[in-house]
Amino acid sequence: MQHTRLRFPPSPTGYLHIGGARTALYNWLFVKKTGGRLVLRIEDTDADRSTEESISGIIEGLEWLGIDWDEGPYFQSDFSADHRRAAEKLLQEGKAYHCFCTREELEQKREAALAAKQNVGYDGTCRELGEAQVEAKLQAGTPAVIRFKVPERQGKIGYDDKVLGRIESSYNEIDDFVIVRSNGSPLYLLCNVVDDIRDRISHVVRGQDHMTNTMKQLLLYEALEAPVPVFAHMPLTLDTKKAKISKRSHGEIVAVEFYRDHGFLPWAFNNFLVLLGWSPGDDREIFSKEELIEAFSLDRINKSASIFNYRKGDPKFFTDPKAIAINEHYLRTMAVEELAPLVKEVLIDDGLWHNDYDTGLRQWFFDTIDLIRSRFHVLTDFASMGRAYFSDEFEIEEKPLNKNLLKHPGLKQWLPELADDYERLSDFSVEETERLARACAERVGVKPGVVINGMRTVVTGQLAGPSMFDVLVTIGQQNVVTRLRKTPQLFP
RNA sequence: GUCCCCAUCGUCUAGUCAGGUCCAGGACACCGGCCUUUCACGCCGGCAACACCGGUUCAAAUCCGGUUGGGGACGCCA
Repeated sequence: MQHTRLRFPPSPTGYLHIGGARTALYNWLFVKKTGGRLVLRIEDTDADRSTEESISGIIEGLEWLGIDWDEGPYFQSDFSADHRRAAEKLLQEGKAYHCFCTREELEQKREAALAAKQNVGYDGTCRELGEAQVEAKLQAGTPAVIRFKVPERQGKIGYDDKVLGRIESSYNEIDDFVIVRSNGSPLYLLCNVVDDIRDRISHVVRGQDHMTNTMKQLLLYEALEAPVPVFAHMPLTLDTKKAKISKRSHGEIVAVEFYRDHGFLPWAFNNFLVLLGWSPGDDREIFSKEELIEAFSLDRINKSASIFNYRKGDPKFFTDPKAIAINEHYLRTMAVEELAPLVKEVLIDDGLWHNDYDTGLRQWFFDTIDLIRSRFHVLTDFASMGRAYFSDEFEIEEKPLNKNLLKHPGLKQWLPELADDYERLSDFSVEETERLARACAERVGVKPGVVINGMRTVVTGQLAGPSMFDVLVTIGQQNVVTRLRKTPQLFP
């Protein structure tokens, strides 16, 4: 096979959402798999809607995901001369024509057709205009768009889709479509093809919502006498109500940056995304980058749409449970050395970072991460639920406060007493701290759990956590003593 | 209204092309148990699906037809 060349062509009219990210990922995987090249092309021909902010957001999103490209970013607007030249060529060769129908006329016809339950679509009014008529209107300065003239042929046009198989459509089902606006600027259908030809794109991997565009673009490739790339149409991602996910109706929950800001691991998110419409054919679900590239193939992409299982207002899952599960899996199984830099960023953001964690306390930092990570879902949990490990200023949660502390008024005395015992300890170890805690419980006549969980509340502010004595040793003798002595302050 | 695509547990899916090994496998979620000072992790177990109707066949989740359902497109957006 010749070198594969693929492209990711976002339109910069909003943030990078999960549908776009998944498209980018599939393109990227296929490129890596085949040793090809990925082109990033910003399709900014809609000047009214394109923004700088969106461009940088999309690029940041791709960078966060680790989806890199080999060429670009190219900007479609830089190639408008190419697009115009192509349109001119089609006009010259009689493969396109000027259309003088106004927006208003078209809109009226469209609505009338819809109302009468008739077929909507361009009726070809200007298709057969005589040369003289056209010339006259043009001379008079009548605004005109350029429409592609769909060949009058019997039969069907089609292509072999890599995921869907043979796809065909009758020529007469395809309307003459606009390729250049009346203000002279070329439109998507044309630009996209001209750019793909120039960029020598070999495979077009995009959503199934482009299937009708593909039929039209096939005609453009033919008219422009260029080889047709391989097409692969990916299934769409729908919401739980089976509507196409979009920025407009779903907001930040479908934005890639939301997942970055909520403590997702970039690769875990890719791993989740790839499974939305693709599987390796066996039971594997967790892949390293290398494994996924090796396993990926276009023909194992699903045909049917998948649902992004986000349930608004769900108290337990703030996004698709599977996405969280995959993130958790990585969070607790990846090498601590790889996780630590990501935790560091989160701690820095929350003002909890100490430079010692990179030097003298490096091993302590690693051990602490390892100790607490099995209960966490996302990176930001290290700064919230894990706050007491990195700072003396943390909140005592209400539930453990009531259940594990206030319910046992004796703890007001017992815990400071235990603090005294701990302070005298020359060997502040798991074994010794446990021995003294149990002795304390026995002395005052309560179950060890009362003392232990009371201590957990005071020392970590949390209802649950790792083995308490591991926690004590991790947090350190002096801090533990200080925190235990503050116990009375927590009682009303 | 027209055209196109799709259809297996609640969700992501394996199995469909080459029909039998599938009274349908895995994962997430959920439920139960073990572990335990708590909560997790981990481990064990459970619940749960071939949309429907016909046809072909000794045999259909798998092939064919239809029905229903869902999605997409039909823009001087991309």
